[in-house]
Amino acid sequence: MLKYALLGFLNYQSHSGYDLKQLMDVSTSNFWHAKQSQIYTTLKKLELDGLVTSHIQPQESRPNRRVYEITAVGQADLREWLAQPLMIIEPRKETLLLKLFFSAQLNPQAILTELRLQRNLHQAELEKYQTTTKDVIRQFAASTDMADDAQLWEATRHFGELYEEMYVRWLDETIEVVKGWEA
Amino acid sequence: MLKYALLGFLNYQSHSGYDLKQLMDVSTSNFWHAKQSQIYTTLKKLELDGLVTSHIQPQESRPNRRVYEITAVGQADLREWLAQPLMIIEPRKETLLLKLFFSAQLNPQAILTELRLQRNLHQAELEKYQTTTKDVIRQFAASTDMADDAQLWEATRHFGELYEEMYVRWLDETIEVVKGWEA
DNA sequence: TTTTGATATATAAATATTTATATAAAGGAA
DNA sequence: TTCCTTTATATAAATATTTATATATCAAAA
Repeated sequence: MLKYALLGFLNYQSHSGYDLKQLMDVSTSNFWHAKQSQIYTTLKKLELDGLVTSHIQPQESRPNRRVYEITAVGQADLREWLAQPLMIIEPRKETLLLKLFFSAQLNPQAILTELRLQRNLHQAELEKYQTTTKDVIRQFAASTDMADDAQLWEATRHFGELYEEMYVRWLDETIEVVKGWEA
Repeated sequence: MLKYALLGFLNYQSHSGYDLKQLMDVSTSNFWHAKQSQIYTTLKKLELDGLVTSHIQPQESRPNRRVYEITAVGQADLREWLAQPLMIIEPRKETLLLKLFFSAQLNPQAILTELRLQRNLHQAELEKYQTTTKDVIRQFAASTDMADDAQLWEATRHFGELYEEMYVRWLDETIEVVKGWEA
């Protein structure tokens, strides 16, 4: 699936592997992330498959960049993927819930420590969506003529905000449940 | 991480690979799932590492079962994992958001079709949490003396319910945004 | 002056996960 | 009687992802 994230960005304009890593970190990392090594190896595979081409771009005071460009085949592949509606709910993996599910044998204090720690993390994440992330998208929207794109990016940001709101609320409720055990 | 899901179940009682697959499908699949092949290979690896042992249980009218039992080493490993608080927010992967992020070039009708399809799926999933899943946990809680365990299982179910509520609300809002483009 | 951080690419090795296939027997449905 | 479903385990092959390491340069900070 990283394949389509990379093709999606390259469909706007050409980028190096380094660019793509930065872009993902500030935009899609909310719902799709990748390590540097995976991005580089996936780009290589996409080139082998003819979905992108690359050329070396020399630089003076920096290491040379390998810049990737999407091909017509790559564009067709991306369009086909986008046009095919997703027919299933993608299964999630939530380590915290897995731990909690088996935590009854733990002492309640240990559970509370973990839940409160997570509450702080998710509260901070929520505020990030409401401030930094929101500003980044506002700036993009104002500086480009991509109004529709910006509205969809805002929709994905809003998902992050609602998700973290829900997460904090659930943590608060769950903390109360475990606190009840001490009485 | 599947390792700890398996150890967690085996810590309650011994099970075959087949049992564990069934158990996960009706309980943790909400936040942790695995294919049959991964469960069997992971059990094999856990046995090699001395965290579980296994023996063949002959059956008359069914194929023999290989039943796994957790060892003292396995219990210690599980306890240590549970006791170590999770210090990060685990990154999510949401294919629908990835598609949506790059979907501005698609025609709005195609986007709406996908969002409405997902809305139906998530609405059905929400109702499942509110009925079937809730009943399953209620029965477990009533039939066993594991009141604390059942409360934590209920907490993970409730997460699923809140999550799907949030998801449906977000889909409704996003559908309205895209509908606005047609005017 | 030495170290740190940012820019940049690349690959090896390990781990995790999915997809596909094979085998086998019982019981019920068509 | 033939087909389908459930019970049960196992492994090969492919794909996806993470962890770790190597290399190189410039600029700014300590």
